[in-house]
Amino acid sequence: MSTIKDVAKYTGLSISTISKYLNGGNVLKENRILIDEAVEKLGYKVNHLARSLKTNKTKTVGILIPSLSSAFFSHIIAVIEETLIQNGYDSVICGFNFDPKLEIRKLRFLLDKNVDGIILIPERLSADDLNSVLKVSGKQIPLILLDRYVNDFECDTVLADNINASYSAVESLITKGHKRIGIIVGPPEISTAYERTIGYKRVYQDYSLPAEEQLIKVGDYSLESGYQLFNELLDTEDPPSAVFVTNYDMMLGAITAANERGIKIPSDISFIGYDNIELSLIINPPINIVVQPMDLMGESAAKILLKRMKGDYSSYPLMLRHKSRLLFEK
Amino acid sequence: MSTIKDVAKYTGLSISTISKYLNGGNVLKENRILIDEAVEKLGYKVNHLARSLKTNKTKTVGILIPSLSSAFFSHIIAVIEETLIQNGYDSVICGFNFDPKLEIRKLRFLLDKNVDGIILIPERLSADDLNSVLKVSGKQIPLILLDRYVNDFECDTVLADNINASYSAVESLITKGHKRIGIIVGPPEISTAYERTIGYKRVYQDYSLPAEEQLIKVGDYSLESGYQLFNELLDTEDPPSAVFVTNYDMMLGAITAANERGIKIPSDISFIGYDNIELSLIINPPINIVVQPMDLMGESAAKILLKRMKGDYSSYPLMLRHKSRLLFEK
DNA sequence: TTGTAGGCGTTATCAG
DNA sequence: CTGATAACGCCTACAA
Repeated sequence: MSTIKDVAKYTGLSISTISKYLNGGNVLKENRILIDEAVEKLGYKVNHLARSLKTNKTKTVGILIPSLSSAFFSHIIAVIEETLIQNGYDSVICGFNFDPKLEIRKLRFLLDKNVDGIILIPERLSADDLNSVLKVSGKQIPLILLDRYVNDFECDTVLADNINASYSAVESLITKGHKRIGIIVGPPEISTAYERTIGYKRVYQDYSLPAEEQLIKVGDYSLESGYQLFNELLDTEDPPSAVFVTNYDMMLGAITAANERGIKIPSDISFIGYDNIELSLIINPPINIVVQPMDLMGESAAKILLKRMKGDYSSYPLMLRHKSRLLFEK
Repeated sequence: MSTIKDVAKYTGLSISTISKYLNGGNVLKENRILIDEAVEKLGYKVNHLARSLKTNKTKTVGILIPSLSSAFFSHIIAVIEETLIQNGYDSVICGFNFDPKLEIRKLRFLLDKNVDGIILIPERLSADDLNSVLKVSGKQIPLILLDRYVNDFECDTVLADNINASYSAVESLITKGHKRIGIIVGPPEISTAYERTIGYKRVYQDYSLPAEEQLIKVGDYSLESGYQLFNELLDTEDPPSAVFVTNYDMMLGAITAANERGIKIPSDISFIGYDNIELSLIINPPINIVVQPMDLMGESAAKILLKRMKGDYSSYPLMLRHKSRLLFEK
């Protein structure tokens, strides 16, 4: 492995001249081609470790998400990465598999790796957790919370308009005459789940409909829980006439359950799902879904982070709410 | 951010003593507690950049996979990470979104990051690509190919027994009396797809059955292609009586298509899918699937890598084939 | 434009 | 056991 020193030796120039040129500085044309030749010949590659040690920058951002196998997260990440790459940043992705211990560990890991910034989709992390990890790390590196907020933790945050989206979805069902609507939500500790539940309840209140606790099923955002809770909903004496499933994975489970039971959507039961990824796009007849602005969310999280990494802390903390769309068949 | 120097100053000891102690060396008890106190008080954290620069080791392995949103890959990765963590290694995951350009770029990125080893699930990379990237990087770092091999590239490789698995699956259908079996495979450039096709064709040969090209549908391992190709298979004048879908994502698409058409599995059509992840586990009646040894594959890839990173290059290159199981209803 | 020298935070050698 | 001191590879004033 050749170093900048070798290039210097090869060209007869000094290390600093090489370094300067390699970083976009001006050198004589003759030296320029000389250096190029040396780099080519020696196969010189900059040692990022050394550079980062000196500059205190890695040009790398860490992305921390609950699970690698969620289509929703994966999609958002793809968008984030694209934006970052365009700006000269690479990213390192960590999943913590819904494991709170790993969630903290991986966060530490990213800090240890000296990433220049972090985008986090939190799951169980509390404000205290975050503070302690970030404090220990010493350096104040930019952190963006994505999709979910953390209670009592002030930070740039990019979210979807969960309450409104949920409200609109449920309202549309009520408008169509449904009075008893089942909803399958995530654990209330996760802000999205909490908010989507709020939206549901608020409609019921606003329309003076009786709230029935047994119509609200709390899952864990996994496919399996969607499957099971949909069955639970339909296994009651008096099943709801419509079901609203509030994330993508649970929707897959619910649809699977429906298919198994021979229940047709939407003829046998009204149905609203979440997020237009893969399956939602090809299912026929199309299912009604709440479409989160995944692209926008990813992109603005990345952009805010880039801004912070540039040192621009104007209007901190930022709290963005991006609007979801309702994709409905008439 | 305090450094080892600060700890030295605080304790009155020298840098080297601190370093020695921090790396497991022996120091006097009194100094020991003194250092511990200083570390605690100053919130000292080792700078991995500096350490790695010096030691030439990052204790990090890179994992490069075609896509983050494939359940099969995600599952394997979880296993790999677990094994690595137990051995003091962290991992950095990169997906290249099925984009050949990104596949190379990310590989370079990992090399640039000075990972100590790499586990790669290749997609379009050729032996030449690999050689050129690895050569440029200079240092010879251990690389393990997982799930798929690269033609003409010698390297530790961990695979499933695709030919046999496919053969057995198809044979079981033939034994049950099926003569015309549709198969949905991936692109032949990917070794798993190539091999699973071989298995299929071999059965037909061995049983002296007429091979029909229109029964072999070539997709791209995506959910969408499974959906479409299943429909194509059934839209012919004389549809097959059984279908074998050779990866998880395409199976999801195929099942979706079947449900839409009101075709019941397995009463209306015999069906064999791939991999017992999520959906496969909860579908009822259960579908027949070929179960790849994901855990074993991930674990042994990690273990071989650990061995190589220790400098143990005995019996290189290793080529492991792990056996798939057939999970069948009688 | 080019070169000299110092330092980023560690580890490692070798005296003491 | 402890402490100078020299790297690791690079960047960056500052001087020439």
